[in-house]
Amino acid sequence: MHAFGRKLSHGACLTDENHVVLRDMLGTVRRVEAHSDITPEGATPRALTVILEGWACSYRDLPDGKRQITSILLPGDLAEPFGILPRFADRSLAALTPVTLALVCPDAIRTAACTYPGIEKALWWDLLVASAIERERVVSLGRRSASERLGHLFCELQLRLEMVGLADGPECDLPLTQSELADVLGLSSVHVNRSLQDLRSRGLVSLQNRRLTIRDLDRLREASFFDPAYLHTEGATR
Amino acid sequence: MHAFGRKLSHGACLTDENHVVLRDMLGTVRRVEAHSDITPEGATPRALTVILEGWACSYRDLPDGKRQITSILLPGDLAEPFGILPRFADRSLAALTPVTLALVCPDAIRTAACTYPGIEKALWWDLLVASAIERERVVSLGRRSASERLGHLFCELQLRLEMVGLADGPECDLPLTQSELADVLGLSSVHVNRSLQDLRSRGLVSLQNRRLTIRDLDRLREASFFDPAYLHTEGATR
DNA sequence: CGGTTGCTTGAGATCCATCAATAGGAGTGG
DNA sequence: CCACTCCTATTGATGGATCTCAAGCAACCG
Repeated sequence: MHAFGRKLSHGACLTDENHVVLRDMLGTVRRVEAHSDITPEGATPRALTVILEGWACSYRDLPDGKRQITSILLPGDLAEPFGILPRFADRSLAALTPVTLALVCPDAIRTAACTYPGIEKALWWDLLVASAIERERVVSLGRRSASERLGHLFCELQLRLEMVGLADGPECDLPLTQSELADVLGLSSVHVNRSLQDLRSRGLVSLQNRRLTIRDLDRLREASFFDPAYLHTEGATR
Repeated sequence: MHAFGRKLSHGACLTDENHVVLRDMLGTVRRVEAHSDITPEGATPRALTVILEGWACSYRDLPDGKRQITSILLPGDLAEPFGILPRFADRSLAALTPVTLALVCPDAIRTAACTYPGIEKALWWDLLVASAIERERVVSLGRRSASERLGHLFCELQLRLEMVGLADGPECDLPLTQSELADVLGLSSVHVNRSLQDLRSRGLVSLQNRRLTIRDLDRLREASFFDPAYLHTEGATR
């Protein structure tokens, strides 16, 4: 099964027919190289984007050269709300690794939603989760220390990957450089490095070769004020 | 006309009939005192909330006593996405001033959306704007200095108020205390005070008696990296 | 009036950014 | 297999932005 269906099945009980409809909905499939732009800011979007494989992100470049990554997109994620297309993109979309994505026509998705209540419910659930993740990012950036932000992000990514079958228990891929992590967390890359050493030295995580291992999930969650409830799943891996 | 209809009319061309439908959709109307909770975190929501008058906010209290306001709600704003109710509230809702709000049943709103394409389009537009505002907050918290954050917030609020007819040109109400501003911007109230003095001393704004006056809109927008495009309107007041 | 709340100011501490240098891999071409 | 380059990770030193603590002041209110 593709990641999109797997993700949505957390939000509603989907029948086999639902899954077929979801698969058939996907339009053009594109492959994008690592570190290349998918949609530039200001472009007029023609379709919705679903990530099928690989990691992507949406970000904003600021006039003074800084950059803020506003969301990390994993397999199964929709890059924007499913209802309508914005008149122009107010953020850029880029691949962090090689990415496979599908373009979906909003009309197709809305038709499917109107026809199959399970699909509609799942899509709305997905939208609520995406907005909860973004809200949680606001809380992190506003009120959490560097180490807490980093730990919280690790917890979030591990759980999101687990939801689409891409985590191996407490272990998962984490293909971001420290400088990219910095752009997610609103920090400098130097300070990400030091925060990471802090988490490592406390025995909470290890990270090498683009692979994250959470050594003590309970303590990491506690230290980072991570409450899995906001992702509206069961919190998995205990 | 009530603020909800006025706000939505920026997102689509609404007929008189549409406006009547929107008005009739509003269910129970409640009045809430300033500084009291509307919905506590964790509660099971029974209906969507529309702000009709006054200022409200959604926020998260953290275990260490800190607080982060995740969004400011003005007249006409929906407190959550219109499609479905979440299983539980993952943030609290509070009144910042005396507030009049209406509860709306999601079924009523969805029926209206299915029947009237203009209403559907307007509701989706509203959702896109809300998510753009939240994304912009992430950018502010992650990458902008204290004075920039404050100036950016002033620009945002002035423009949002203007959209619902509540700004008097470059002047508008701003009923938040400095400590509440701090909780929006991820700063301490002391530093909000100093940043405000910075903006004042540069002749950009004045703020007294809960009233904000933007003295030089162009320069404030430039100094705060504020680009009105993300609100998907015409940028108003030039 | 006295109490409360919000604003303002000063001083010192802390967190994090910046700058700069070094070290470790991965790939590349010879 | 070696020399070279590039990119990322790491470390140290310094400075700046912001926080915390603490005190004083003004406005409002019963």
